[in-house]
Amino acid sequence: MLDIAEVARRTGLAPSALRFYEKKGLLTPSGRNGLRRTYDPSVLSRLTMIICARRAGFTVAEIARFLGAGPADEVTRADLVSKARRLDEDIARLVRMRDSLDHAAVCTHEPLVECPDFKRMLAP
Amino acid sequence: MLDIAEVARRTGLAPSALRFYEKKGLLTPSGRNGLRRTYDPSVLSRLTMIICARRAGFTVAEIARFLGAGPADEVTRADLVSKARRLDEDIARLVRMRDSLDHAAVCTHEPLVECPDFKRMLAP
DNA sequence: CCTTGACTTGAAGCGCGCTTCAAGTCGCAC
DNA sequence: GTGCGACTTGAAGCGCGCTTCAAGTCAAGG
Repeated sequence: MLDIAEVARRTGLAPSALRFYEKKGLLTPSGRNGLRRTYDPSVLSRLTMIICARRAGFTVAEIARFLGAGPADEVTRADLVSKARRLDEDIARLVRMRDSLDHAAVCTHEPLVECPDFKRMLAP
Repeated sequence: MLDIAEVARRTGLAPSALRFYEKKGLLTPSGRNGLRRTYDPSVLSRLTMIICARRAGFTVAEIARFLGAGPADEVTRADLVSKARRLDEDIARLVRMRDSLDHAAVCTHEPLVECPDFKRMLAP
């Protein structure tokens, strides 16, 4: 069993963030030692997922919904798929943005912002 | 010349957002008609870039720095490149996340969250 | 037993990106 | 000329994702 400080250390999250996630339903300590939370080591991989999802732009509320998904929860499963399609769009946008920035590195255009190549890559 | 309502309509931004961006240095109205801002149509493509950058996760402050970049401003140009490399990481993360979600669509694992395939894709 | 310092709580605070509000100005159709 | 509705401003407010604070509890080492 891990205490909150240990979980914080191993995940890189602040203890306050762990309590915050718990309040939002992302996390449940497996028990208490007196008042103090104790965590099963499996919380670490759950937190790895949470951290990854957060960095991918999911809100805490979204993650809470997805983590609460039961096996036969087709609604949520459909949500995951539609999320995947939205990620396709996000990925495409990031790729265009990255290509624009890479172009910027070699572009000699006077105000860079006016470069047609640069601008063209930044359509909606 | 466009007025603020027209720019808002054409970009999908709220007039308040346009004033907000102006305050943050992303935007300058080309003039005033009395008190009222007037915009050159070129503001539209600038806003398209801004919107795209925002959606790509850039902060307003970052965009302000980049849009202020002069042609010989190598420091900022280097920043753009390092931003591009950070986008590579973001893209990789999003791709893994998307693949996980797509797997979720066909995965029959009992708590989906415990599926090894699902979890494996969500490493840092 | 007693200290001590890491934990506990709820509430308040913060930075970001805007939105909303109150109060005022004014271009323009009539 | 007059009215009105769309604009102007600065300040305050909001939702998100935490962090910080104040006050209190308590496990563990000496």
